[in-house]
Amino acid sequence: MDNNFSGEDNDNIDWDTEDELEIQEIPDATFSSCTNLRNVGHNTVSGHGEASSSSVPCQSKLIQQFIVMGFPEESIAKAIEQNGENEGLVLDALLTFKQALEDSPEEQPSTSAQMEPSISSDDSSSQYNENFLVDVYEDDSWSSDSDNCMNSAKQSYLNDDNSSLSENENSLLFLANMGYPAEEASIAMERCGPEASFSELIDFMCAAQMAREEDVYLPEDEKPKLNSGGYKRKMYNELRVRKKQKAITDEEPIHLPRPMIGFGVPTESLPAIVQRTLPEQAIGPPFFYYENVALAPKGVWDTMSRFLYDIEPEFVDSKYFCATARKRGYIHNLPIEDRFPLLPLPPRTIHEAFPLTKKWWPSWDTRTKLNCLQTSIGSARLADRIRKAMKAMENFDDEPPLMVQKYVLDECRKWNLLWVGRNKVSPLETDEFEMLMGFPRNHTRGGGISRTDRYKSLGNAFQVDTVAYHLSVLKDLYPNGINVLSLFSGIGGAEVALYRLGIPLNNVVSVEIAEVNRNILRSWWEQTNQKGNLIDFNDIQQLNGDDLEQMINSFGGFDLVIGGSPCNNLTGSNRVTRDGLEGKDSSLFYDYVRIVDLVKSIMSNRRV
DNA sequence: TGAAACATGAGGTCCACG
DNA sequence: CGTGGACCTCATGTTTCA
Repeated sequence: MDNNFSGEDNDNIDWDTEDELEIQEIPDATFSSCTNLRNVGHNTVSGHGEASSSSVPCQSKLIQQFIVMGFPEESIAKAIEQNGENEGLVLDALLTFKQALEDSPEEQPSTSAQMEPSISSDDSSSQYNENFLVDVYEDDSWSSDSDNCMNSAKQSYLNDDNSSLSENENSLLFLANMGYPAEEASIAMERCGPEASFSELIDFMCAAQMAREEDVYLPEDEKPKLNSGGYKRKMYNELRVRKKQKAITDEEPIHLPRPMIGFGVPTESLPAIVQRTLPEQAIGPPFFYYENVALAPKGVWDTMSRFLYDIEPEFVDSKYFCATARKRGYIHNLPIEDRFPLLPLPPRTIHEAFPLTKKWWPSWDTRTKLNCLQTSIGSARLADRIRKAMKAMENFDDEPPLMVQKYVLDECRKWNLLWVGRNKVSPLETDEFEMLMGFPRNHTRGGGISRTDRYKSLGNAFQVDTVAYHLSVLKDLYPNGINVLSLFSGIGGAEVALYRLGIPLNNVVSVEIAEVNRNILRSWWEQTNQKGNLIDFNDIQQLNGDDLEQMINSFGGFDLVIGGSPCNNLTGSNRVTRDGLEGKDSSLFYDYVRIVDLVKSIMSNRRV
């Protein structure tokens, strides 16, 4: 063990000496942009006299700053060599070097261990009724095959040049590809007219088909049929993309509003839009409510709006509802008059939410709200680096140097760290996530879910107070309760919001791919003694018109279709597969559209 | 082997400034 | 009106650990 460390030390020493020489030989041009550094340097070491000397070269000044802070000169040289003149990076590197040295077996950092114990390892207290574990969930390992199939289908379609075909021929071709007899398709086109939309044609054929063979439902078989269903669906989607894109080319792109309050929030006395006119196609039933990240790549919200009946998205930052920011866009056809917030109002600042942190909060950390809660948290090692940086700066009169302040504050913002002790920051605990997101305490706890998965599920959830505010208009409309189709349910943000609003949940059909999340929702459903029925599906891609029709027939239709599709190919946090709406997961948006379309058409056919 | 911990950066928006 | 910097983000892939 010790040999390894000593080996590394030797390496360090060698590099340091070389680096030192190199640094001294670096021409001034390398550090030509000195003005910024000079300003910072002046502020930083003003109490020590040296900074006023304008003859000191830039890099030396930078080194001097760090020497004043107590870092060894060799390490400073190495850090500058590796990171250039960026002070933040240099400081981070220095702290990392220091930590690497101190992590040797002799000295175990004692404080870093304090983060764990607050989570009790005793999860056995919860006694869950396992009756709900009906074996309806199947192994979904085949789904990647399905994806591949759809992707290649899409690719081949995109590669094909269908521009020579007329609109009618195109429609006919793809209706045929979707499995409709050419004869029926052509009749539908004749009857509905040349301007008929694709969904209208399908509606017509569905109605005709239902009229003919009311009692015949195709048996639900396994993989092959599902795969071909995905194939057809994708074709359908692609065609719609083309049709819709053609129609709208010169419209204004969607901009994010400032302040991000949508059509109004309860807590700000800011001008709110109190009325809006929905496009006729958009008007329910059913009501629908769609959510995703506001800061998606360019054009994504334009596309989503086009697919959801050209409704203008409502962009809202949850910082107007609670102590954490969450910038999201919502496309919905709900009324926007007479909304009301959930009571009690949640804490709206960090200090209100975490009173104990006030004592340790430095005056120069000016945060009053947390940033967006993500699916993972800052590391213990980072918290340790910050503690050491702060401790090292204690000899400064009142506040650490601006450079250190900036480093610490940047990391605190990035990882949503709280001050929980002297010089001590900590990431949020899981129950704090729950509280900030508006869920009951222990909502995600127990039942076999890991801590990592709890953070992930909570990071992907609705902010309940925000969504509840938008849904509050349903309370007067459905005094006897509602039927909800909840897509991408996650841990049940929509259900919790409706429940907390006091809207009875008669029938909830929940579609959620992750078993841990389905279990969480099922547990909540049982623990809150819901009177209604909770039916769950695991894969939205398997949910077809027959399923929906059966459910609609059995309880009379859905009042609300609600859900937020995966954002992981849209969010800026993703540096690997930020592929936009065509990304592997985020393309499930089109399934949301498909389901809304289907519910809409099935329900309108029933009314006729 | 699975869970936990860790390291990793681009893309967009906003705003001050020249 | 362009530019540069500050700021923010429902994450992913790899390594470490138990």
